[in-house]
Amino acid sequence: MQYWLLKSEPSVYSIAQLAALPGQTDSWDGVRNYQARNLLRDQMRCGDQAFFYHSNTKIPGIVGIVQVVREGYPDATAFNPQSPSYDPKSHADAPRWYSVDVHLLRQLRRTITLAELKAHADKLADFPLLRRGNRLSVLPVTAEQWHFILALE
DNA sequence: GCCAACGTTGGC
DNA sequence: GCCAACGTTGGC
Repeated sequence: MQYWLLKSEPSVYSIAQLAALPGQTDSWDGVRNYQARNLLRDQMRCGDQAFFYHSNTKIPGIVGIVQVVREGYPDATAFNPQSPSYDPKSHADAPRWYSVDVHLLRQLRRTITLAELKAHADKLADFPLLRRGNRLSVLPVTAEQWHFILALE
């Protein structure tokens, strides 16, 4: 099993929205970066777990844990002209963008903030989220990083 | 709102 | 294929 971190701006899609769904399961869609797309399409497996990270908000940080319940499939929002993520260059017979489905395992008892993660830069030296200029919205997390971060909770 | 960092686009 | 211009991300 592998571990990941999934970023979302809470003003666009928050963990509360996922938690409010009947099955607490939803598609993770709208990713429009090729490197992140490749991870969604090729690397993420059913059973993998991921941190749900709130970005571009007052207190950015990790707010919950989700599990992959459906592996990469074409992102339907790319085909939908009504969607803000619509991409006319993505076609059903040659999809450009991919989604996975995630199920909420639990919300954290408190947010593990970005500031707090940075304070542990010694332990998290290779954590991609802390790398300069990082903008990827899907990031791999090592088992060691995963357990260290969860222990902060 | 600012701005650094980075990805994408498109002319050549 | 190069690279300048532009758009986006995302912390602060």
